[in-house]
Amino acid sequence: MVTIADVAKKAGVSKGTVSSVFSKKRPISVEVTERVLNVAKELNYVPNHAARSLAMKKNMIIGLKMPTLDTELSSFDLKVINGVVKKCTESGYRVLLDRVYENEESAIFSRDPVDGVILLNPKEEDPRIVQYKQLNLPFVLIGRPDQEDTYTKFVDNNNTEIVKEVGEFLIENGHQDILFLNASYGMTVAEDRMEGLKRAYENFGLPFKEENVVYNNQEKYKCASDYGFNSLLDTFHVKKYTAIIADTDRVALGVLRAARELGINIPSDLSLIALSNNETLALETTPKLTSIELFPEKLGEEAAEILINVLNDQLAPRQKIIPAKLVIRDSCRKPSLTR
Amino acid sequence: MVTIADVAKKAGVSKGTVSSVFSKKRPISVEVTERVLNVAKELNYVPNHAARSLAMKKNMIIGLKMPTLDTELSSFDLKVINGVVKKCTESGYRVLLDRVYENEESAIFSRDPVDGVILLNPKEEDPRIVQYKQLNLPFVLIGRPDQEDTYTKFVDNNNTEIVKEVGEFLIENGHQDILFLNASYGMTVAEDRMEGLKRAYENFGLPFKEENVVYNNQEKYKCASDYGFNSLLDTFHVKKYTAIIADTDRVALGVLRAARELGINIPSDLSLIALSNNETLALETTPKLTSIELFPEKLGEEAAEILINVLNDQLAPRQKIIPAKLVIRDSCRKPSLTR
DNA sequence: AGAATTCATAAAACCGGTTTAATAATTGAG
DNA sequence: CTCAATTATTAAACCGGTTTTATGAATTCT
Repeated sequence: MVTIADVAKKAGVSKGTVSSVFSKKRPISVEVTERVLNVAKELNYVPNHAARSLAMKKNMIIGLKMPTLDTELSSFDLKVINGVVKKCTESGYRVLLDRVYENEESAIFSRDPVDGVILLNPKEEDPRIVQYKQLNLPFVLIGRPDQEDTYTKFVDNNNTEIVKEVGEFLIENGHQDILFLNASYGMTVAEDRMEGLKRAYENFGLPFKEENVVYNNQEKYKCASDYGFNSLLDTFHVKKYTAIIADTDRVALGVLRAARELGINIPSDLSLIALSNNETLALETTPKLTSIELFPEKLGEEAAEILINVLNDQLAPRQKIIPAKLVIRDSCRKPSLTR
Repeated sequence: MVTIADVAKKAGVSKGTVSSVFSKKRPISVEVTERVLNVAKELNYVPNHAARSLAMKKNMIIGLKMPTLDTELSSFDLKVINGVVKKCTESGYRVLLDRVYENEESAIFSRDPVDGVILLNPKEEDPRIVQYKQLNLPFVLIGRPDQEDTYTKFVDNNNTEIVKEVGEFLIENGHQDILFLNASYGMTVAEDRMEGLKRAYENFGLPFKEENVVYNNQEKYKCASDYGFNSLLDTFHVKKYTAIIADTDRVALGVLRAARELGINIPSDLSLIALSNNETLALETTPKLTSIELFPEKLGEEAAEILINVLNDQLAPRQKIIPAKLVIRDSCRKPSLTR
């Protein structure tokens, strides 16, 4: 491996001079600069990252902590990654992807070679958050922190508001028996969304029934589609819902599949709305899915931007809410037909 | 920041001793070990990654070079990532995710803090390969290298064989006018697959028509589905194909959409096979897609395993071929109906 | 018992950069 | 023309670990 000392020697200057030529942090005469650059090129010199990190106390890497290895990454996660990588690349940062097993002893053999961290899928009282606070490592959440935590910076969708909007949309169109296929129990996002639906009912002075909210069980259903499929199959003979809100498009696909099997027509017999994490999929189904567009890429970008600002001692907001968007397509009974 | 010197001082021992306590590379008495560990815990000491990397000349990080930032990551890519991360985590390595702009000056400001690299989506005469060879950095390809390159290690699907199998399957079922919606022109995978279809025709003594192979144009079609959709729409009035091989499930979804619009029945009027990159999707369509399962996660795992073996000076095969699998579902005319 | 060996630990050198303090060369002001 | 101020460069210190070499104490061998 060719080092800065090799370059310095061959160019007849000191290490410090070579360093300055590359970093441009102090003026070096044109002739010396040129000589050094030529030698460096000739020797195929590339600075050693570890040495530089050590000296500068900066890694120029940010960590992206994904959900556990047990569950598969969703296309929502994928787009978040996309956004993070994009923003980081622009700012000269690299991304270290990490996935942790759920019940892993958070055995830290060495501090991650990162300057800051972006955390996905926070749980209530997430132990990782405690850890990073203790380590004094800057971090940003995607999702929201615990209610009483007023310190942690985060980026999130307006989950409560958007589900409230969905609920009101359905209620306005004559639905009252709405089945909500929610995310897994205990996730902050599931709580927030449930709260949104509740508010929609309250806003119309209607009673909200908690038993109409179901939570995903990742152990029971190996893929999201089955969650939708089985949920409709199981409840169909017990109670007739007129509308279903599905946690993801995949779940909605499962509902569609079950509906076909049961001879239920969507949208005339049953309305369906997906909290989309994969917008393009909603266009491929028959009928096309009315859905909520979530902008996961934007989530990733904003989280990265906040973190990078923090790392550079620049001002950054404590939170950023990305508004979701209700896109009406063909899987809900049209208002015009109901009046 | 707490350093190893702080721990050493407080515990009344030397830096080297503390180092040995953690690395266990030389024997330390029980009492000293205990004292050091207690102090370390008390001070909240975590070793500095950069310093360790510098001293050991090992980063314990491998780089994953993704396709350009311009195009979106596919779920195929996602699963590859999954596989790589999984295997690396098991072996104590971390993954640095990198995406490069297509026409970027490969400006290397500093050597990546990685011990080796996994390269995705190689092109013919890929400049990145030249670069890594020159840098003398171990790397493994996912996809195949140029034909004359007998040095580069790689992991790949049996693209030629599997498309040959698909072609023969269709021909046996009475199809001769087969439209192949291939990947982008210039990718090794597109070449290999085309070759496979050609061999299928040759094997049956039938003439193979190159004009029946179409290549994706990422600039023209913003999403893969449109590639399938427009291709069927455009060719339908010109030439009647009896079967279509689609590059991905998304492309197949587009074909299905176009077929519905044109009133073409699948499979009775037109057979459809997808080279799947997202197996679960094939089950959600009506009819369920006959498809090729590709095991991208396995691809990632194997690539990581080879690379890690190389990094540890262990034997590793130069290539590993992951056989794909033809899964027959409902989107092809059944043999029984054709005879 | 005295020399040889083993063992636990300390001290110092090293990894490859950056940065600070010191020095030599150049310019400017009086 | 001299002395101070500025500029370009070097030498040395430093970042926080690991590893090699040295050292003193304990153990084993004749």
